[in-house]
Amino acid sequence: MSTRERSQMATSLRVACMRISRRVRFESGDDLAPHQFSVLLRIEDGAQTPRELAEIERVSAPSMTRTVAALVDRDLVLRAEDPNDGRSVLLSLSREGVEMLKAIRRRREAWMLDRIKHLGDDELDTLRRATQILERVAAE
Amino acid sequence: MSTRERSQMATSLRVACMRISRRVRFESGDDLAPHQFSVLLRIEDGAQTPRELAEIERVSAPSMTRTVAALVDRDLVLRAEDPNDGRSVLLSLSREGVEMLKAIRRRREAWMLDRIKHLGDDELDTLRRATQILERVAAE
DNA sequence: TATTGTTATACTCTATAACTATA
DNA sequence: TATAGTTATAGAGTATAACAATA
Repeated sequence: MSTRERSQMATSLRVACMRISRRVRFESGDDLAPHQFSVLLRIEDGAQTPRELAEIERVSAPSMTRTVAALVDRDLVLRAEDPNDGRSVLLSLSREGVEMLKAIRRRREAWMLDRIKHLGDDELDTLRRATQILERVAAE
Repeated sequence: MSTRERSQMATSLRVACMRISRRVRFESGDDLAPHQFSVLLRIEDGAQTPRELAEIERVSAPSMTRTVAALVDRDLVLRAEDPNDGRSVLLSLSREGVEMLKAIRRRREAWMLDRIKHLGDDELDTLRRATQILERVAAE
């Protein structure tokens, strides 16, 4: 494949990914703001303290204090004192938080499934192989 | 392909697209906020009035007033009175606005090209065909 | 002293309500 | 009256600076 073709492909692929991503977000009817969803995912993924979350999400400590407070207010996240360090708080998902993540994922999956359900096996196979490549590319 | 497989594919593909999209935005070093970039694209695409832009972007009229004002302040967008309707203003991209869009696209393309440059022809071909499918899917 | 987290304050983007000017 | 756009004001999100409590 020529350099010119690669370049065009890079743009088309990028634009297609961004369109899909945008529509998933807009049309799945999430009832959680993007930054809140993201923090919930981080906690699910093992992050425990506001400090950690602020670093991962690259926001300031006071911003994370607010975001976490909002999630605790909505009973999606639990706060506990750290028995080993009186300065720290330990965060975890509540049952409601786990359910919220499940519900959002369910809606997003449904949206995407609806888009690909009428494709033929050939096209699905192409998408499957492309997905594996994209996963590698995005992880680098 | 079974329903179960399709469902898993839908999720993997969605997540891969969102990751790519997120990294493109974060790592291309845009010097324009996302909502400003989006409005610039809409004007390039033919939108002329704040009213139109507010509807397309689904924000309130006052919000669009501010966004447009910021773009005009930065000399990226030109305002003109509508000769046929004294209430309206007509917006267009300035030369700087056109350049800004070009620069952002150039950086985003470079980022994506950098990710796919080491792939083999087989993989690139898979991505090319997947891109065509995704474009159709995203357009529906 | 260094670190964790919060409070104080300010700036930006969002919204709704009220206003001006024009159709 | 209805429409295009702005201004006024308030509610979230962001930030930095200053503070408390603990290590």
